[in-house]
Amino acid sequence: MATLKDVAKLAGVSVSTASYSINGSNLITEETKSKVLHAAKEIGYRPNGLAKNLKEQKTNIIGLFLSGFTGPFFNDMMEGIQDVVMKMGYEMVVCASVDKHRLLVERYVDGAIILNYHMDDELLGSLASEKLPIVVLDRNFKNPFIKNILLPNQLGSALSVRHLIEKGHTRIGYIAGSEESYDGESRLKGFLSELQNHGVAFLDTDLIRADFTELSGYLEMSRFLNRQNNDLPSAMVCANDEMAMGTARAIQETGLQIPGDIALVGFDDIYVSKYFTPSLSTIEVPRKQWGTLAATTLFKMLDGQLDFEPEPLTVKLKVRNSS
Amino acid sequence: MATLKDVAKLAGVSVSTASYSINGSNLITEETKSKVLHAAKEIGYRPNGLAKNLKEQKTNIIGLFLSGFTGPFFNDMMEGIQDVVMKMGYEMVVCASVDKHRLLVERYVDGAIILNYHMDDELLGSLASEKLPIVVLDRNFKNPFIKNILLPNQLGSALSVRHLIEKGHTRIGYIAGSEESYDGESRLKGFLSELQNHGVAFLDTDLIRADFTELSGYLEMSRFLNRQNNDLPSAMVCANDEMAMGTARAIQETGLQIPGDIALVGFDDIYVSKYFTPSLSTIEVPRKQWGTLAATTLFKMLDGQLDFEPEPLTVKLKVRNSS
DNA sequence: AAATATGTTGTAAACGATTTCATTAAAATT
DNA sequence: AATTTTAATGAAATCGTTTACAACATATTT
Repeated sequence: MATLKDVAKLAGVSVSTASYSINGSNLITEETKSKVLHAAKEIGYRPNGLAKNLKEQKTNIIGLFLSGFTGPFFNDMMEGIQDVVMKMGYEMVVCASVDKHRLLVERYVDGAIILNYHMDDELLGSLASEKLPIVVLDRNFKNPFIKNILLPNQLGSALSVRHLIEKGHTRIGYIAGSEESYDGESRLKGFLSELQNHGVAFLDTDLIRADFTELSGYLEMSRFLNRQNNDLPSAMVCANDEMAMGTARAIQETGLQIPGDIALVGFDDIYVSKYFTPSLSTIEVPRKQWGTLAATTLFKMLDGQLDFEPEPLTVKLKVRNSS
Repeated sequence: MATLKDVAKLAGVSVSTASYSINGSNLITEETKSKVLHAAKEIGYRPNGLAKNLKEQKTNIIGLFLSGFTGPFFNDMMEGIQDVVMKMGYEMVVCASVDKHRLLVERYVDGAIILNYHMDDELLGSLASEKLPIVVLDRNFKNPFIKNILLPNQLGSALSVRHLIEKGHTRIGYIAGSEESYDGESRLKGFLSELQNHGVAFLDTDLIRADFTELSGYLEMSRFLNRQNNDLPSAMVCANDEMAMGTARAIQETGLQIPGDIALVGFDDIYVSKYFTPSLSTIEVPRKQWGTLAATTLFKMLDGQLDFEPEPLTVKLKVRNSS
């Protein structure tokens, strides 16, 4: 592969002159410059980013670290981040890393956005620095060089509860995700405390644990329906739309009607929710804006601004036919 | 940031000894090794990937280059690629690059998988080499260092046509995507030629051009319905599911029934299709397998095997309620 | 005891760029 | 014509690693 040295040799100049020419410095005569540029083109010179960034101690790359790519959730967020990153003249790379997190640890990136439960607080705490600011989207973790951008999960759940109570429901069940999820647990918390605010009792037996997948929602709801016989809540709130869809399937299989017999509210407003039958009432989250906010926050930190609070995100209740 | 030099100094050894120790060479005594390892831990040493890869002339990173992140299509494919890449001990980065394609051009990656119409054949041709093999998913482009993994689009369309003809349809319309899409055009081609195989005539006026989005499908179909008055095909094949959903919306708005008045078949079998009302007949494409095949192909090439044909992918007709 | 083999560590040259500083040539000033 | 100023280029250090090779110490063989 052709290097700058080769270009210089072909153009009959020194390496430094070649470098200056290619980077458009105005120290160099137009004549020399064009000599170099032509030589570069002739041998198909492409700069080596590794060498360049090693020297510059900067990669102009931002990393988005996810735990995986599946889930109907990420794409809008990625777009949001990408928009900002591109506007700032950086590159964005998306990685699904489970153990080594090499690109982050070995300093391939100038900054990182994290939505990855495989990366524990300790790791992030030890990596974050003035030179490597981090934005986390999946936990509450304070550190001078780490900022959180979190969804107002509790508010979201509260909106669902209020809506159902207004509709006259007095016994509301809940399908929770796995306990490790920060978002999941705050959604549950918001649900419970809003019930309390309204003086509505919650039966511990009406709390169903699943793991955020459609299938788990279906299976756990089926078991629940069996177990409870006909002693059922008149509404269920689900920690996400996928489980709501599974839940709906289980309910419909027993011959019960949605929302007639059991009303359903999900969370996330994923793309399918409005096409589902019945269309799903849910909490809309601003996915793309989540991404842009994360990215702008990161760039502020890269700019040396470390002492500020990112503006909060908002969620909205979408009432459809399932409630 | 602590470097190997710092570690060496603290451990009282030379840089090379430190390097060997950290990389677990068996040239070094256990005693020295542990001295170095402790020193490294003490000052929080993390290797610099740039320096390492510069020296090694190899990054162990594979790049997936997309034109963007939206579309319900990519996630499964990314998972497929990621699985393979991880198993091979590499990292995968996903980039949505529109102009500079820096990570590819400046040799951050050892290999690339491309699904990005922003990257033209000339660019890819000039980049691909023994040291940088490329797999393209969105075009037919032959080059010693570039392999294509393409969906059997024509076969897919043919399956739809056969299905509709079996159902007794004799006039079938088509909603095409934009003409720049390789997949799109081969789907159209497959559709037309299968009609011909069965001796079924196609009216040029029954060809609708949209741009793959739900909205474009809706708008163009609405115009079509207006224009044609009641002179309509009894079935439509759509180049993808999203347009099929838009088309369905347009049809239903005029009071016509699906599939009673107009039957509909899509392409892709995206996640929503089975939840849509009516559930959408479509062509299922093996998205995840597409990814794994692309990645295994790439790794074969990285292994120096350049003279082989990747096994073909298969598609399946999924008959649901729209036809 | 001398010669050789073995094991362990250090020296220094890469990798491919950027950039400081020195050098030279040409132009401007005296 | 001698000096100073300015402009253009080159030499060499640097970024943080890896690794071929040299160097040395110790253990083994004669």
